[in-house]
Amino acid sequence: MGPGIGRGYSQGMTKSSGEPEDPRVTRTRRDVIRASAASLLERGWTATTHAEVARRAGYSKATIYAHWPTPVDLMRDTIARICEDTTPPPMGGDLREDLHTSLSALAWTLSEGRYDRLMASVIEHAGDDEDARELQERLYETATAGIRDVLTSHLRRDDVEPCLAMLVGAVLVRATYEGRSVPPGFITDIIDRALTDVEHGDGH
Amino acid sequence: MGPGIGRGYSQGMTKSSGEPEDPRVTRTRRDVIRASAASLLERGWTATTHAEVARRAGYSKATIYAHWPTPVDLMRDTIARICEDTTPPPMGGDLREDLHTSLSALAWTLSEGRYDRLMASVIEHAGDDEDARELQERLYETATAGIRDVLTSHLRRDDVEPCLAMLVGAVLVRATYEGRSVPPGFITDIIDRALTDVEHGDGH
DNA sequence: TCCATTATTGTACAGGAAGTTCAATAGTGG
DNA sequence: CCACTATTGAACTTCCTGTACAATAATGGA
Repeated sequence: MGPGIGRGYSQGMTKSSGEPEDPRVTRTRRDVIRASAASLLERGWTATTHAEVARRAGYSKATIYAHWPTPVDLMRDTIARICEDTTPPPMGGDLREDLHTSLSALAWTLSEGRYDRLMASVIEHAGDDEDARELQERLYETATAGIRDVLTSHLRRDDVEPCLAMLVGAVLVRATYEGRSVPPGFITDIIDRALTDVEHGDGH
Repeated sequence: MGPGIGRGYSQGMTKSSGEPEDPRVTRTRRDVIRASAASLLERGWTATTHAEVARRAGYSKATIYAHWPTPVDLMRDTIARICEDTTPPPMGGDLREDLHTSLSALAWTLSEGRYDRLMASVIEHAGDDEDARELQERLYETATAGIRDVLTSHLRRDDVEPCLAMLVGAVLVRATYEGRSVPPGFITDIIDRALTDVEHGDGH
């Protein structure tokens, strides 16, 4: 079930009407989720326990449990926060250019942003936990949304899926599985290969 | 450090000369690694503890610790075993056909063979553990060796890396990250796209 | 200012798993 | 048959999770 303090403030909640707005709750949630996100990115899901987050955030363990009864509750809000912080880079409208921008952003998010470890954590947990599967989807969606948008607005419908898989996959393999850097030349290369026989001059 | 019973039988060890060959050791190691591999594939690294493996294999916890003092020791042999059991499918020599075969094998290994969860487990641990990084490399190498071989023997040198990343990546994205099935049509599709402007008629 | 309400805290506790130790047992090779 | 060694079961320490509760502190409203 959901959190137990502050009466329902799931991510979709607009603080409309007379929502009780205790500044203690706001402050606590902000501090804790910040600490939890840091821990999740640095050390993975397994290491990010209630106790560890409490230690980092400087709050009592009991407080964390009061807000987020189960690990998944905590992870849900933490990952939501991480996703919100992941802002897509600005697009100019040129297919190749925008693809290069968004794929570079993905590469950065994976290696510097530590999404590689994070995704791995979530995938491991998604094996047992139905809820974790939602989080996996959300993370994947967030990390690749920009690239999908670019492809969708420039390519034929049938070309989007395989091109997306190949481009995202190539970066993923290189950054996460091979643990190598993703130089600009590599990105240019895979874009050229993926777009052969696929482009058609519309735009929008 | 390494195991503590049987005096050094790391994977590279040939049982040459007068190696002490206690059948108890052989039997124990076989049973335990088998159970450990099953647990690792079913439930991931974190759940595959000494205690859990002992339970599964029907041996005492103390025995497991005697053979593999640390979790990494156990995982090293377990993953070695899993890699040995991963046999590449037979190749005929035709580029497209062999690629389809080996990519299908990868897709199967990921979903049915539970390599998706396994790789994720190892990647998560590789963040902290230097030794786990070796295991990650070995697993990735094993899962993709067949595909790399096919590409190497048919493509120009510079084409191998990006093509491999795109093909493996596309399957990986589809099977592991999107959690969808990988139908034959998808594989044919990505092969066609990856090979455009790349083939050149030698072979061997 | 005071008060009722509620979030937070410190502590204490049960439960379980990790990892270690050791004397007793049982299988092995000679 | 014997010396040797792998295996066992059990007890034990330690650590962490998850929960409970009374005491404290901060808040919003009168």
